[in-house]
Amino acid sequence: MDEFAALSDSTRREIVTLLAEADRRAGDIAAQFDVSPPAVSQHLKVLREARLVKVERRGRERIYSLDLDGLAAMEAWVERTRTKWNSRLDRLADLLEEEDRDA
Amino acid sequence: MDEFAALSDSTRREIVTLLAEADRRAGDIAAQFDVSPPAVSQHLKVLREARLVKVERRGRERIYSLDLDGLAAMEAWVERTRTKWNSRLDRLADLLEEEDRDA
DNA sequence: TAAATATTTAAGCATTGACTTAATTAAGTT
DNA sequence: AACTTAATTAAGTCAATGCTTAAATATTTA
Repeated sequence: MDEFAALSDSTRREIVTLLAEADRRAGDIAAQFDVSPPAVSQHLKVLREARLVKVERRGRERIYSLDLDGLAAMEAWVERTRTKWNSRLDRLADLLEEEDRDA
Repeated sequence: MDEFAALSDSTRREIVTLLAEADRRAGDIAAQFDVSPPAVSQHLKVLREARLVKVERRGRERIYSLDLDGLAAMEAWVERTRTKWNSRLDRLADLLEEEDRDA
């Protein structure tokens, strides 16, 4: 599952939002949601694989934190899309200017 | 389906990429993919509902173009996430500075 | 070492999502 | 009016996703 698919689920987006505020233990994350701890654990796995979060073992606990790699990949796609779009608008502006001169 | 879910599918991302280059007729979009025209039409519907694309009727054709609203919504989420994260880093920097002074 | 705690993995089920072909709608064309 | 073209909607199939409970793994505490 890529970053986009990983963030298509609102629970996973909320997890990312939580981790943007502070690192948290798996159990503390799970406590924030109505679904069961295994469900949250599965969400965390998806986010890990999409490189949106990182884990660090600490004794029997696992501390989750944000990993900006996946987020950056998504941002890059949006940016590329926007750039293409903008250069289209620029070309359009050029054309209109030419027409003005010709008129 | 929200913008994130709409872009979780790679075919739909490619459609958005195509439309960033130029507006296109539904049929021309469909011709770019291996799947059937109805499949593409369904994708276009999802993108419309997520306000990632717009349609305009022209005779029996439909001209699709990019709609930046959905894209902006997604960008805003990423931005908010990043901002939270950065302010955490700032607070951390402040703490380390304080420690330096105390040391 | 046995019990408790933190978390994940396994297995199964219900729902959703992407696809197909067939049917429909709407607008040009002959 | 009948035919063709462009595109969508309908109906059904199959795989993927998200959830649940039960079982397993690993670590700390009594």
